Amino acid sequence: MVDDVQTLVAARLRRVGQRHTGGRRQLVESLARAERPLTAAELVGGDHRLPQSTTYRNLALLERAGVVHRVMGGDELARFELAEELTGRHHHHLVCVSCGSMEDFEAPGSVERGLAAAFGQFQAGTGFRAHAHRLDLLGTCAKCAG
Amino acid sequence: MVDDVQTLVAARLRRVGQRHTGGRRQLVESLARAERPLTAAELVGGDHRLPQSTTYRNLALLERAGVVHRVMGGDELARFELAEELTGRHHHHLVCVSCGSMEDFEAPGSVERGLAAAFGQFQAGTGFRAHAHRLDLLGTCAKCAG
DNA sequence: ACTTGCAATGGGAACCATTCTCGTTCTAAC
DNA sequence: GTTAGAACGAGAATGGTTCCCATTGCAAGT
Repeated sequence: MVDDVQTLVAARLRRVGQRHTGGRRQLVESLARAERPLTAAELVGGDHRLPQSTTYRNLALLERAGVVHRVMGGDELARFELAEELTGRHHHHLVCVSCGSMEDFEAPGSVERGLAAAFGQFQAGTGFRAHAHRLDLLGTCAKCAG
Repeated sequence: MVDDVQTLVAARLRRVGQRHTGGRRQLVESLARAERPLTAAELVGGDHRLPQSTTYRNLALLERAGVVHRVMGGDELARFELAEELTGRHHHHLVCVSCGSMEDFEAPGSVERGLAAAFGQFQAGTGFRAHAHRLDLLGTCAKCAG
C-alpha cells in the first residue's frame, strides 16, 4: 500500500527528470502514514529526523512534481499531504479554529455532486478558470473542546 | 451603507469595552469598500497610509470583537474581510493558485442547502464541533491566465 | 477648563516559518 | 574509475507578523 505510493512517486519523479532519493522517500512515507496534513516541523522532527533545509527543498520539489499538495489551515503554518491522485481518496478537512490542527474527512456523494453541478454552471461571466475546490469545516476539535 | 456598517461596528466594540477610534474606522471603511479580502499590506499602503503596528493590532482586536475575519488564501499572506454578519452577504472565494489573489463569489442556493444538509448529518462520530464552512474555488484568475 | 488614569498609537526591534547560499557528498552515466 | 551534475546539510538571510515602550489622545470626575 505505502509501497504502491512509492512506486507511483518514483514514476512521477522520473517523468520530470528528478530522482527518487532517500530523503524524498522518507517524506512520502511520513505523509502516507498520516491521515491528516502534516506541518514541515512535524516532518522534520518525525521518526526520521530530517534536516530542515532539505525537507523544505524536497517538499517544494515534490509539490512541483504533483506528488504533494500544500494546504493552508487555520493558522499560518503550511501543511502538506499527498496528492489525491496518488492516494485515490478525495477528501476535505476539519480545521480547528483554536489550535489550527487539521483532520481529513470525506463528504457524502450528494454534496460532491452538488458542488460539481454548481461549479459547472459557474465559470461563465468572470475570467476565472477553476481547477479544483476546497471545502473545509471550521470548528473546534475534540482536544480543544475539552 | 458603509455608515450602517460603521454603526454596527461601533456597537460591537462598545459591547466588548473597546473604542471606535479613527484608525479602526478607516480599517473598516477600506474593508467595506473592497469586494474581496485585503492583505495587511494593502490596508497599510491604502488611501489612509496607516502605520503598520497599529494596523496589525487593530486587525487582531477587530477579529476578537467579531468584526473582521482572517482568511488564508493561496499564498502565506493573511487577508482580512468584514464578518458576514455585518455585510449580510454569505459568500465564498475564488482563489488564484498563481498569484494568490482572492475574489468574492456567491454560491447557488442549491449548493448551500446541500452543504447544510451534509454537515447536519455529519457531526456525529468524531468529537469535532463545526461552526462554519469554507468553500473556495481554486484556479487561475483572468490576469494570470492572460 | 484642569487633572488623572488608562487606552491607543507608532516607530522600531524581535520573532519565527520559510527560503537562500554555498561548500560537500552522492549518484549515475560514460 | 572518473566526472559532471544533482542532492544534501548547516547556517545565514528574508519577510510577514508580533512585541515593546515611550508618547499621545480620550473621557470622566472635579
